Amino acid sequence: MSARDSLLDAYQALLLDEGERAATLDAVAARAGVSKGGLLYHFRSKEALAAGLIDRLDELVAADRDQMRDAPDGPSRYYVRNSVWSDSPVDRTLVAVAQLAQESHPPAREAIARARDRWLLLILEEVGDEATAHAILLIGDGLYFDAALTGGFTTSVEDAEALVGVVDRLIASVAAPAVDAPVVDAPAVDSPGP
Amino acid sequence: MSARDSLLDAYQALLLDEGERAATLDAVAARAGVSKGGLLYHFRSKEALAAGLIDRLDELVAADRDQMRDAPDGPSRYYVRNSVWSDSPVDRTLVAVAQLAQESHPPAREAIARARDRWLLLILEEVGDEATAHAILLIGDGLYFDAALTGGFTTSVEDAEALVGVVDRLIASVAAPAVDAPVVDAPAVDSPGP
DNA sequence: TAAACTAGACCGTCCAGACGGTACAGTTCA
DNA sequence: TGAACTGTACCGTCTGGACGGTCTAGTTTA
Repeated sequence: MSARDSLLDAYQALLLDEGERAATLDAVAARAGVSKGGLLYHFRSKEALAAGLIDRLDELVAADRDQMRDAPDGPSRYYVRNSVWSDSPVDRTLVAVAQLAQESHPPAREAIARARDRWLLLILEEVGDEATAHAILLIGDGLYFDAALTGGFTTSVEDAEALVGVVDRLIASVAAPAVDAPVVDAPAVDSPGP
Repeated sequence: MSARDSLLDAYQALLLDEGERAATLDAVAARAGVSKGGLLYHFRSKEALAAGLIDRLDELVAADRDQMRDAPDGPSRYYVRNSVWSDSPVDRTLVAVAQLAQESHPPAREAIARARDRWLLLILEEVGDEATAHAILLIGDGLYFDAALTGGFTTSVEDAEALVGVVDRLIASVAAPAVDAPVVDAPAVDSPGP
């Protein structure tokens, strides 16, 4: 792996494990097994390091968005299932950038906002109702919040599937709002990808 | 107001407005209109300042829990409505402590976990279904996440009411689930001890 | 051999916390 | 009653350490 990538990984890991304050240049360099001078060769400043991480997030989110769009059981279910902490590259980078955003870092905040906008759009396309789409987006946000606070793994895979079930009911109730309204068939749910 | 309280207010405000890093002892003292020595008279260390804020959170959450329990339209609706940013004392303290929790601050993390446990219990009592209760809790988490990242006011009061509507549908669909699954009685959940 | 990369000493700044004061409102007691 | 004393509340300065960033001297690779 390139030194640049290991530096980004190290920065990310420090943000996740110990927070923004602990992610000093010295600590990042040490964790990446590089000298401080080496770090500063690749990233001229701490700000450049942050920008590098944000670029990585944009790339990962763009790729994920394509997957989400083409998900067999629809974007919403894909989104909720993938918002639980699974230590995937997107997860790690997203939560790391969220840590940055907490410290009033405008570019980080904008990157998170961009990602959320993309997700919301796809969810809204699927469910057709704004409030419902918002609620689903918030469930995902909540899962990320959890991961950011606790370091992840608060919500198990089974919990995730139960949540997907709740989303099913939520989507069904858009079409059939009243309690005693005719029940619409729940959409066929294929088993998700690997 | 006591100097102690203004110091806690100042600390909180700095955490909210500029993040943990900006909340230095000097900055807190200056914002409270007190000298650094004065601050350290009331709080012997930065850690003691954090502990003071966490105590405040515990008190505010305990009071809010009582209100939530007695809410006319039920705990869940109360919870979602009050999770949108309204700049209330609980909101401010909760999000401030969440900022602290991001920096791997165990007592802050525990305080947030305590609050969430209390809320989840009340919601579960009302809706009777674990996954549904979890989803409602996460919607609230998502709203706080939003507030923590953006500084609040992303979600309007009308949005909040729309979300309450979604929660209505969610709760209704527990009693009358989609498809033809057998309806299981919601487990009777006794109110817990103090 | 030139460019890409690494190393680590060094500098100025900022921060948490320690410390030695000041002011003043009681309380004690001669 | 008034001088001595005590406790609370606050102030301003100082220091040691950590941090971001610079600089220069070296090493590897193409």
